[in-house]
Amino acid sequence: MTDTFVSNPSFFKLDATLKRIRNYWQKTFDAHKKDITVDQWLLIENLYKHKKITHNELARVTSKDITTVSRIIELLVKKELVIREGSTHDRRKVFLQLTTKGSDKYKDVRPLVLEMRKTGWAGLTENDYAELTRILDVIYNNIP
Amino acid sequence: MTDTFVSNPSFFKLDATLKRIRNYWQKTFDAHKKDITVDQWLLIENLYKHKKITHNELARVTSKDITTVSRIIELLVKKELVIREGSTHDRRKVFLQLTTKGSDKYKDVRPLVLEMRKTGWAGLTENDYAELTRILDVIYNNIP
DNA sequence: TTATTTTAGTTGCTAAAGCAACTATTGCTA
DNA sequence: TAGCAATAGTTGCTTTAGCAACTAAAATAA
Repeated sequence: MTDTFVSNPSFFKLDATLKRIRNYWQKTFDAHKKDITVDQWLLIENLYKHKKITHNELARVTSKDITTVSRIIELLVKKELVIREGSTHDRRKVFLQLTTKGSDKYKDVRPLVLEMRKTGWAGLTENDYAELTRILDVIYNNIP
Repeated sequence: MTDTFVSNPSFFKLDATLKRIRNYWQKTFDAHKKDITVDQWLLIENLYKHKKITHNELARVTSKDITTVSRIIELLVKKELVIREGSTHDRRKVFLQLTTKGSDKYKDVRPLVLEMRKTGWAGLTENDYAELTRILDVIYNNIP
């Protein structure tokens, strides 16, 4: 691998792309008055998928810090989209679940998300997707 | 493009990879007591490259919000790594430059950064790099 | 020239990231 | 069983992201 290669700012490009996507998603949510942030959406999506899950597990599946999850959940509870329910077997644990309002929010926002994903991937093939996935996985696993 | 494809959480993978890289960089900076954050490094790198540049231009080349740049620069000025110098021709503009201490910081940290880039790219080829760049560029330009 | 618009930058606000320190449990071990 | 370690979660703190509102200066239009 050449020096030029190593000095290329790939990290920067990842960051720029992600910020652009994030910005687009947020602006779309706002334009449609979904009253939700991108990361709040990510948690809702995973709560819908996993039904009942603890802060810790939610942090793991979303690649978020548990403190961050704790605070986002706090906001979602205030919005009445999520309920916390203490475990009886292990009183340290708190199970999280979408409320009916939370499930409705998921179903309401999901079509927008699918549209935006389609937009982002326009002009790319399934092979491109596989390549991106492969490369990112290698990088991810290279990090100690 | 299939539905399965569109519903794949590519955004999430980008985010997870970037967070992992960022985390690794920060921990490495901390372990070597560089007293700097990843984004502060990014600004220093660009100030070294561009010599003399305004907040606005720096925001553009780093894909950062100008308010974010303004605040990071504030921290760098406090650390005496950067000086602000008002333009005489256009008194709205403020030129930014690394101090000697700032240049020294750049030279001090740069080898670490090169090492980390090498680590991240281990096992990948120049073609992989080109592919990643191509795909990210397409996505970037797909976003309205 | 005066009035309006555009540009450069800062400040206030909310949200998210992540470390450190803390409480409260539970599990382990001597 | 008592003591200690590990686990789950929250709170405090600093940093970054980005929108809105603001000041100040420059550019453009009337």
